[in-house]
Amino acid sequence: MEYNFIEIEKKWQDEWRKRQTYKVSEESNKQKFYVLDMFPYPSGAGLHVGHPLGYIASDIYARFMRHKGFNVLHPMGYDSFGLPAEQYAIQTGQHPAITTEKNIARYREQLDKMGFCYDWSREVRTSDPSYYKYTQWIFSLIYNAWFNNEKQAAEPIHTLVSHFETNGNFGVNAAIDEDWFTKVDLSKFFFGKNWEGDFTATDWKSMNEEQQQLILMHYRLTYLADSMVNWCPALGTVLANDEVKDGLSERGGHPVEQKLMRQWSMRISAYAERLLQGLETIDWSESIKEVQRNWIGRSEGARVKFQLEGRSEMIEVFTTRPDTIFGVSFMTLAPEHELVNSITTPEYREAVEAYQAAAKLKTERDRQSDVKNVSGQFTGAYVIHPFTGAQIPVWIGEYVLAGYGTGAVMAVPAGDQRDYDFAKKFNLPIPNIFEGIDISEKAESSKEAVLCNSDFLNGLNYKSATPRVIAELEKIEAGKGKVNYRLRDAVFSRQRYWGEPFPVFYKGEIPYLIGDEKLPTVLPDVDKYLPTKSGEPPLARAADWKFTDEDGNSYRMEYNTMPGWAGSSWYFLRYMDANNATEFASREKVNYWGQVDLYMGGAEHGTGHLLYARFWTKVLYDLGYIGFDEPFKKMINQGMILGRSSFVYRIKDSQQFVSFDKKDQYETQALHADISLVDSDVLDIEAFKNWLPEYANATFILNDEGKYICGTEVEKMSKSRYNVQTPDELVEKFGADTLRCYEMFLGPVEQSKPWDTKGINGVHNFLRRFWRLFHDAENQMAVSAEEATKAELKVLHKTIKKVTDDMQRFSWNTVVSTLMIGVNELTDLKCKKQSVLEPMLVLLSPYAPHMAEELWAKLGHAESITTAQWPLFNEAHLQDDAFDYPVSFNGKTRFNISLPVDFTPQQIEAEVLKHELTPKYLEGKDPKKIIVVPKRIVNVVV
RNA sequence: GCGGGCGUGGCGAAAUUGGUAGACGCACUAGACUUAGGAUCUAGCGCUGCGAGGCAUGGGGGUUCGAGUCCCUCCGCCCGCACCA
Repeated sequence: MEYNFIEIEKKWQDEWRKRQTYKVSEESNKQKFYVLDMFPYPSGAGLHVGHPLGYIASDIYARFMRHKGFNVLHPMGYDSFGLPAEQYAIQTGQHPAITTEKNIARYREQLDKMGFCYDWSREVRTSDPSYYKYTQWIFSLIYNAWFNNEKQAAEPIHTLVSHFETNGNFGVNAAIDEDWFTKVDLSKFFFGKNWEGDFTATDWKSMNEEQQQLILMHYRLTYLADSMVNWCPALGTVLANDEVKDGLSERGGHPVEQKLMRQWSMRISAYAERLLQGLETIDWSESIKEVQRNWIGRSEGARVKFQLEGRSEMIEVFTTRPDTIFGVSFMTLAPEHELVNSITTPEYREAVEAYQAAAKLKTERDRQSDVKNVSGQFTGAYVIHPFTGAQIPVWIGEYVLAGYGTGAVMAVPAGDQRDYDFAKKFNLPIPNIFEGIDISEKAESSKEAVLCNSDFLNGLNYKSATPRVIAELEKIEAGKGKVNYRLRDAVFSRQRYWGEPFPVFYKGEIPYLIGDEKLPTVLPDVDKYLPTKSGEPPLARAADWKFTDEDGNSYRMEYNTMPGWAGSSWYFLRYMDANNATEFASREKVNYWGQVDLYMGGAEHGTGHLLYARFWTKVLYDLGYIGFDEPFKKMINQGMILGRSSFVYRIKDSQQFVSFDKKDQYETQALHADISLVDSDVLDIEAFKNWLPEYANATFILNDEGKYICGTEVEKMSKSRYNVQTPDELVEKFGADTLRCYEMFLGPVEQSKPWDTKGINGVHNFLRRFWRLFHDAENQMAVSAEEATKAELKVLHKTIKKVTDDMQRFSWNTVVSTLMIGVNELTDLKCKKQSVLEPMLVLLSPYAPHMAEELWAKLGHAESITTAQWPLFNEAHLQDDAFDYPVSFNGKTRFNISLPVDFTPQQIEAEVLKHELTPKYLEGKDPKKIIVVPKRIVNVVV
């Protein structure tokens, strides 16, 4: 065997481990570069061929940058808290830590086999107490912070407290719920006053500890509050908005309902604007930025207050079209709106309550699928138009969402299709407020339309009317300009076992932090991983789990755990100083490594991990712990590798299987066949019979060639479809180097594509040919010190240029092609010269590190090839004495003329004209202009 | 509905700033060497034409000496968001 990849790969993996080849230190005068993969959740199934796609690409890039002379941080770890290990624990009683440990060992083994250059001394595991100690520490930090809208930044809570002590809360512009004061019971305090949340320094100082804490809770960046949450009964836990898709849980697809629960939340909404603006400063794909922009959902408009007729309260609405205010003919509230009950008149009470009850019964999913159906109910109440004083009926309707804006809309049927449909259905007036526009069929939503019947706005359009109407509203104190965001605060509690415990205990109802010096708060053991009988989270089963203070008093702990995204929101910082036992990471090291320069991972985390990590980074930045406020400078999202499933066709109610090409003659049922039983779509019949007991007696109708042909389909890889390709078998058959090259060769990394091993032979051949370049027919090294010829240097430098360019523009796939061309050409030239082959080897080494390392050693180098410099491109070698200039004449006929390369355009022109002026090409035509363009194409214009 | 991306041989794909479209690989065809071939080597391989040539990058139009690339329009596919007021 000539290229013995099995031996070579094992040898070098051992060597690398022994020599600690990939260990990096921040004590370096080189420039840093940080290449990061999204760390995996170590599931029981192990890696499939899709996983390594991104890992290979980033590994190649890390190796490339190392050759380019950078000090490269390229770490790996595990997002090891999570649901599957816990579900497994519930079924088997095995502690999730054991399952996790086992899975990690398997992942590590697979990762090692791929020859990745991770610095494993920096490994992190989110479930390790030495790691989650700092997850808890960051939680405490966020808890002890508030968001100053004035500065658009988080500040330590003590700055707020000292403000309260001197000025009360006057002049504080904090991110806080507008109606927060309605949720704090300070009635005995502000007895007799119509309290709207203001308090003086004197008020503050006379409050007791509990009352102060209750108020502070509303300002904190992470807070405990009763909020409407996504409750998933099947999983027994609440979920964040991004974990719910179409009203079903993202994991498992279980129904999710809305429930009012006392939960920890993260005030990410405070950062809406900065999360939006920050996108402009980072190099991410447009599509994923768009996902985040949508999720943040910024819209400009106004809040307008409408006085309720005969009552003291106002109803506040949010609108993006305050300019259409003269077209308001009714108002609609969400069925859950808090004023509905109090404003409904007795005669409508029954109908309103029935409507509310019906709406409540519907799941989120039903409500979404019922979008086309217009429904609503009049409440009997009226509000007064702030400008015209007209009486406006107040309705409730499902199309208004409680969670967006104020949960109430001013309905302008002329300008909004939903309001229009509602008005039509319930026979409400549709006043026209647009000049010369017919609204008898549908609403006019264009922002260009000119307003009429609108008093002082007549003749204006959206752009000119909006500032005007906002000014008027402010003048009469009926409203103000307002930017609204769709982004909601993120629920931070989970009723699960396998997650970070909160560093929190309770005195009565008031939560207190466990001091930083007492962290980590270690996850206690429990007898079962299920909720208690009374419905408390699993941690409540730990009977002795209590907080005890200096005086020996013990207190109840927080029984919820943190969500999966807690640990992953800051892990990229921990890698910088993974073994620090006193800080989350030292400031010097964070300063040295800085932002992640290249982040590689799936695009599916757009509204989850990637948003939360950006959020936490900004908080840490605001509070002065790190020096940057965007974590990931550049990101590339690798596509998914899809599986190619094979199908057999069973004739209905029989044990007879028919070949794909004859299946249309029968009534058949398609069944997945394990892809290991199929080769080039031909089924191994004996193996199939032995595969599952139910097929032992199967009979087959073969095609005319006597073969059983399977059908195929491209699907996501999964166990149940029997189409999972693990890297292991391919590594065994072709070697890791081949697999690395092949996965890159498949196409652009960003693209999703079906896994197809057909082409792997071609790539394997390429590596064998590369190997053969260095050897003679007897497989002996045959590299000479002879001087390279011009032709050989030309091939080399052409390859250096293209590979370097392609690496720099993250075009992993074209690099392989370029190397193939180089090898083919050098083979044709029978080039076996060290001065050519050695630089070629360095170009190959990021893709096929094992082979490169082996040949590098055979060339007599004692140091690892990772220390080799990236070859320098020398333009001079690409230049010829003469160049064939393609000439196009009249845009049609093309021919070449040979000219010295250093000819100026003028000389070229003269020469071309000389050639052109032959009767053959120039009968009756006069060339007027010569254009010489970069690739030395000469156009003769006549 | 709104937003983003994409459309090139039998297949995966190249073409980086508008400059010889289809590099490289797979599959296929023919030949050589072979007891054999899922090994290796040689040649061919967009369509059309005996040929010189002509036609080709989803369809139509435009800008340009020159368009896969830029502009307009239509068609198709993928992804994200969605009674968000």
